[in-house]
Amino acid sequence: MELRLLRAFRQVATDLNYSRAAEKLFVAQPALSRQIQSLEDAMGVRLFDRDKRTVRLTAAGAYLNEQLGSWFDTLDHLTEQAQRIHNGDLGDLRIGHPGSALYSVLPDALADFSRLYPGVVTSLREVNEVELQEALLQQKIDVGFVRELPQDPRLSSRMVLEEPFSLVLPRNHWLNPSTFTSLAQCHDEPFILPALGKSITYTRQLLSLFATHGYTPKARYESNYGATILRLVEKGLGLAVLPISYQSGTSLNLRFLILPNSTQLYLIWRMNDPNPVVNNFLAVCEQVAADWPVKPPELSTERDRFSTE
Amino acid sequence: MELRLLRAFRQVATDLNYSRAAEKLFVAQPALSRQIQSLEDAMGVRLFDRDKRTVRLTAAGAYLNEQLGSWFDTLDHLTEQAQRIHNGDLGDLRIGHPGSALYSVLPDALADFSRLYPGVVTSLREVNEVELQEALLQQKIDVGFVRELPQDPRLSSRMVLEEPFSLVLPRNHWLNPSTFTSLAQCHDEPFILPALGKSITYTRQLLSLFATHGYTPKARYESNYGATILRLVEKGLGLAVLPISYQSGTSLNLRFLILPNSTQLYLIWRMNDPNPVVNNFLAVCEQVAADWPVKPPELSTERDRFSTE
DNA sequence: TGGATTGATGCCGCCGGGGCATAACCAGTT
DNA sequence: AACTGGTTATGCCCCGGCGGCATCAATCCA
Repeated sequence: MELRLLRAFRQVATDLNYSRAAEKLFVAQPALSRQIQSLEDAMGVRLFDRDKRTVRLTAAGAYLNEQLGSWFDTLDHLTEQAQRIHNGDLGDLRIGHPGSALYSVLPDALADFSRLYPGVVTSLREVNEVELQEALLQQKIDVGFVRELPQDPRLSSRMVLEEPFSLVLPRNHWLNPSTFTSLAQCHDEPFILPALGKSITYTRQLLSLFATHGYTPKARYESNYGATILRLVEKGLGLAVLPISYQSGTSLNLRFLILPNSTQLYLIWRMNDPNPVVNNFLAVCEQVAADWPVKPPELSTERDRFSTE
Repeated sequence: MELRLLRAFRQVATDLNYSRAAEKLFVAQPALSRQIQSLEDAMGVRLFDRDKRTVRLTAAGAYLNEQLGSWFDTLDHLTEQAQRIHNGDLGDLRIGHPGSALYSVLPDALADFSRLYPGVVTSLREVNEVELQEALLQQKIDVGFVRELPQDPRLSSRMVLEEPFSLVLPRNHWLNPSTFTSLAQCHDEPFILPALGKSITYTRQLLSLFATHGYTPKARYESNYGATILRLVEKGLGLAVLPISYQSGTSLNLRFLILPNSTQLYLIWRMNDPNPVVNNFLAVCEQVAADWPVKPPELSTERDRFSTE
């Protein structure tokens, strides 16, 4: 049983005339005759009543003709859907991200992506930076945002965003845009630091900020969750150094002071992931990152000035 | 796109190993490789991720694999159904019949038929004898019961039942089993006769009964519907001559007196009807007719004697 | 009755699909 | 490191199934 025969059957069933059906099928009439014969033979069912002159469907043939219509339609539908999945227009995408990503490119990327690929259902999962790489390798997420370059050779990465660090402090703190000059002024201030471990690049980046001013900060609390850190700072429990993107979206009584050093946000994914949705998401992120304000300091100081008024 | 390729795809998708899948498909491994390649080419979709060592489904391939299962199942279902229709196990049958058939073989035939072919939906239609042949030719019914041999060459027929005529009269009529000898006694009685027209065989059969006794009956009323005739006889409006099968099922104040002449019940249908259900119904009717009491008179007189008590 | 049109059949050529051998590659194992 | 067993892909060749051509048998129409 082959589709060739079923298609031939349908054409004959609609035309009820071998010669004309043969034309439309681009074969000669004898070939069509034999196709129908072999189909009837394969199914064990007589499909046409033909007496040298007229062709008409048998009851079984009529039934088959009706049913085959939708059957072929579903095949077409299947191939279409498969093509959509192949192109990444359809599918699933699980994104792991630290909380900080929600304040930078992630919302814009999500907006663009869902507009370009409305058939993709994306699920967000807030993952601690240290767990994210593991979750990726365990197939629990498909892409992730991290501030840490992955070491694992099974992962690929791309830098999405480079932004300055900022010193975060309560609004009523004695340091403010007019009095602030450098981090050296915070030598005696307590800090809230990430709990990532000293081996992580991000931690080392952070600590080197202080090292250039000749001291290591006093850590009063540790946390890897930005929202938590901001809350602690707001309550006056210490200062923090965070990427500037945390500033947007917080209407708290906080002040962000730009620091000269910067940090990176990376997008990471499994190398050669067969899911085409991943590539599409990467492309969208790249686009969004390219459109992102190239020199965040200007815009950030604008915002800072505005929030100071 | 051919089913060959899709079947090959499914096998590879389940085994995730070309060599083993090729064995099960009874082809060599290179052939299978090319089948998958040409399928991917035809669909424009990469279905497997294969790197010389391992084979795994892409997202599109996984989707296709899931969906194709039920798709192939529906094809199997379609062929099965078509075969059932071909065998006449499934389908429709429209039976036309005069009222009298409901008192003879038809109920038994229906019972046997619906037991043997539970998938066939049969619809009954009570049709006047004169209209029945026309209804058959107009495709309004598929088989019919008549007491009249059809002349049309497009129709086939078979005798189902031969049974005696009977004289039908009210219970209180002066004629009864002990006084009745022959139809000659009814020379002056009014009769209710069929309105079929003189050219019809059945009418001529009926009239010849009287002709052998040297007279033509006085027709007071005419009707082609058995139930009507019986009602008129019951009310004393005249006598009637009907096939004996009308006796069963009537609990009226009627008496049936067997006559020496007999009439036939025929089954008619369109010659070479492609609907296999028709043939099956014909076979069942033949069987029922064969089992029918060969000499109805004995049984009928039994019944008559019983009803006389 | 002869021409036209229908589907079926005999015959033959061809090319697409399959088999064989082999390549290229990879993961353990010795 | 070299070997070994196993993976899929590729080159080459051959064969059988499928289609085309010519024809037949039957039917319809003029």
